[in-house]
Amino acid sequence: MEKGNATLMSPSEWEVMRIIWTKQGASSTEVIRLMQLKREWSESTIKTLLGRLVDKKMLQTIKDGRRFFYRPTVTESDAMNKVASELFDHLCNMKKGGVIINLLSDLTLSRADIERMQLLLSEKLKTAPVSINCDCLPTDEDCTMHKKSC
Amino acid sequence: MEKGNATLMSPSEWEVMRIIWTKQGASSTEVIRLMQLKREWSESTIKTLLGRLVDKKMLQTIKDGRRFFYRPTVTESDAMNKVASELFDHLCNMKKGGVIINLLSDLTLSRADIERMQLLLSEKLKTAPVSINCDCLPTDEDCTMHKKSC
DNA sequence: CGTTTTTGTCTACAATTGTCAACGTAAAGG
DNA sequence: CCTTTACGTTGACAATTGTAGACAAAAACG
Repeated sequence: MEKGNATLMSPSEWEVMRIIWTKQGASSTEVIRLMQLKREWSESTIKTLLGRLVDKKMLQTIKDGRRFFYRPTVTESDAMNKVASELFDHLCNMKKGGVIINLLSDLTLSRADIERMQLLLSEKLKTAPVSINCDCLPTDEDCTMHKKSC
Repeated sequence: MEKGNATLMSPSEWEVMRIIWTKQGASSTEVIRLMQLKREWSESTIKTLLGRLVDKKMLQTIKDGRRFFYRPTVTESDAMNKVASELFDHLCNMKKGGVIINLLSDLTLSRADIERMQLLLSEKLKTAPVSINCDCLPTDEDCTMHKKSC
């Protein structure tokens, strides 16, 4: 267990990271205290998660007396962009646009973000294709129906 | 194992679903054949995944003689929207916009999708706040720095 | 200095996931 | 009708994840 090859963060680990990202580093005590305001996790559980995050090299420890100060090795934005991109990599190409539209419609965005998106989109529109191909099947065989159904 | 309470799809299971969604249902033989064009999975592995998907009620079986025809119980779009929303639910509110911008910039979108987004965004802009609050910490304590750093 | 508290490490255990092989039975072919 | 093939079901096993108790060493407190 925990034998070396760093994997991705699990959902619980992610929760811990959010706190540390927000505080830009924290001691275990602090993480435990803040975490327990949101989740009913035992101290032990949170300590395990911290340990695993260190194993996975998502956290770096800085010794401060006998305790550690935990500091993220990746920025929150980078991590978020990465998981989001990975998720999208496994979605049908044809439908990614729809998923984003769905996300957008449920989201409250700042003016600045909206304006940035608008700029990006009008740039993209200039070279945008009329339609996108599906990439769910390895070959193009049998894809006729799919194109229709997508 | 597989003791009843249907969970979400695992990544491997998702791959299988993509094929079935695209074909709008398929026999195991067909899934196995198509899957093996993409992944080096044994027949057995794919059969296990099909079984688990049935356990999780993501697939419904229709008996066709001795064999089964597997049919999705959820649409691909619904499933995609759901995982994407779930992912976003665990991201810092303040930064969701940035993540979408990042996704958008790597994506090839159809004209139609872009136009739909543009419409949506200009609607949203009308009531958009200047800034979004962070929701990473349970209380507002200690959040001052965060607001700045987000 | 001895006791209590902190805090990191180890161990544990059930559930989930990735991967398969083996088995039994129905179907298909000869 | 008998053999081969196809296909669903079981069992299996290692790795990951969720969850937490126990322990040890250092610190703080009195």
